[in-house]
Amino acid sequence: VPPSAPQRPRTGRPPRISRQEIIAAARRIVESEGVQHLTMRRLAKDIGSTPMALYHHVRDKDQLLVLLLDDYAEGVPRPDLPDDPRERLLTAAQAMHDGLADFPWIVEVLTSDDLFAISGLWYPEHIIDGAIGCGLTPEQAVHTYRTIWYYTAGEIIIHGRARTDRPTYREQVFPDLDPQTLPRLASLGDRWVSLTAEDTYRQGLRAIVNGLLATPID
Amino acid sequence: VPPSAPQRPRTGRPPRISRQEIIAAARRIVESEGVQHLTMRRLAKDIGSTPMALYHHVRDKDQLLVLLLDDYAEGVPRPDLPDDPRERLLTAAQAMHDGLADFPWIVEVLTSDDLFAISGLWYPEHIIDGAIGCGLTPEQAVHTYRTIWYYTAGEIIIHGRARTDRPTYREQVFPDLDPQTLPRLASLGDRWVSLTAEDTYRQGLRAIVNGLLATPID
DNA sequence: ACCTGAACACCGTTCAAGT
DNA sequence: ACCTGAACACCGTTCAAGT
Repeated sequence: VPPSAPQRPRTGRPPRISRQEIIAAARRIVESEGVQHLTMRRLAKDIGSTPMALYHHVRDKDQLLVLLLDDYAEGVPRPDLPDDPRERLLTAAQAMHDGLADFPWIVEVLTSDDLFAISGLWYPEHIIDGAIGCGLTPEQAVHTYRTIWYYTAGEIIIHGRARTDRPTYREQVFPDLDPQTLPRLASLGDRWVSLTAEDTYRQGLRAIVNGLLATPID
Repeated sequence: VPPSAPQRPRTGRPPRISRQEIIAAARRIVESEGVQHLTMRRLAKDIGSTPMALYHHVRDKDQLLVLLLDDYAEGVPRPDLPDDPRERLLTAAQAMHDGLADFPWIVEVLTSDDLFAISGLWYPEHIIDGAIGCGLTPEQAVHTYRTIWYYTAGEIIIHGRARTDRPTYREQVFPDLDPQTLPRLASLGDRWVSLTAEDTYRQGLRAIVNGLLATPID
């Protein structure tokens, strides 16, 4: 909708809350307390309104999440991409990862349903373009992108959600595994926890892309 | 707890429901209607009891999910693994994937918190063992396993949740993307949907493992 | 020891009514 | 056109009481 669209005369009560205000409040909740605290009722309370008033500005909670996604996607940095297609692919994938890693809840929303933001398509576009530049067919490039996306989404969901506050079940279990049935894991013992806490996304990405370009998926 | 543990004399009311019965009912709900329908109240109704009776047999809903996870992990097939370490790695990873792919809700639970089943550690054990057999250090092998796990979890969460029933937002959006800003995606058009519906796990796994063994993660 | 019922503090959403 | 209030059909969990 262009901002200069002809203002056809509105009748009735003037709006007290706006879609923009709703999204801004939703962002505040999600960033300070996590997506699980974002509820229609809580949101209404925060903007001094009622749950049902929200339904005049958004269809339902799912649409609110899509709008929130779009709001984020516009703010994610899009780095200058190098000319070399392989480096272009890697740079775009890393940027996609970094842009999402700060907000793990986005990936939850992204995977939890058929929700995605059109402005986020910049990343697959350039990853696929880079792969084609490396000699892959468009079909192979799509499969390559998907493999990278699975890896990226999995990394963010699993690694991004690792707790740092309280002791984990893993930390209790790993030091005393049975060396008979699980010799490799048992010998790693408590090193498991620190090893798996390391950020290996970048290295993993390079290794994966090496493999995908050497033996493309048909 | 060994089944022949000395039966210390119990006093009071005999139990009407058992943990086993609870888990069996939970399985039935999850398999027929999905994990989102598994609630304490619904579960109680299914076994002809009350929500609060459940809390005498499990600590809370999270523990119920862990118990359910363990129940599944015991039933997942563990194939005979080949001698060749690389093939062993691939076979174990594929089995891990296939065992989980039938039950995408498991991955949700697995990633949603610090929940995992000890009996599921058979898979990482053999993936790491295969990687070490290919010449990687234990540390490199752990990172390789984690990369494979990210890929696998991402694939199951995203691909396993793809709807087949109703038309998706993607299907509406992709046919009319702007060729100026997104030339690669626009030229793919409606082929995107069918391409991304393909099951490429096996091929992706082989390509990834090729890359990870050629350039290990330190 | 085990189970029940009522209660608390929540959800998303519909519907009818008010301004 | 926009907002409100009451209601519906749910959640997980605590607490006090019953058998």
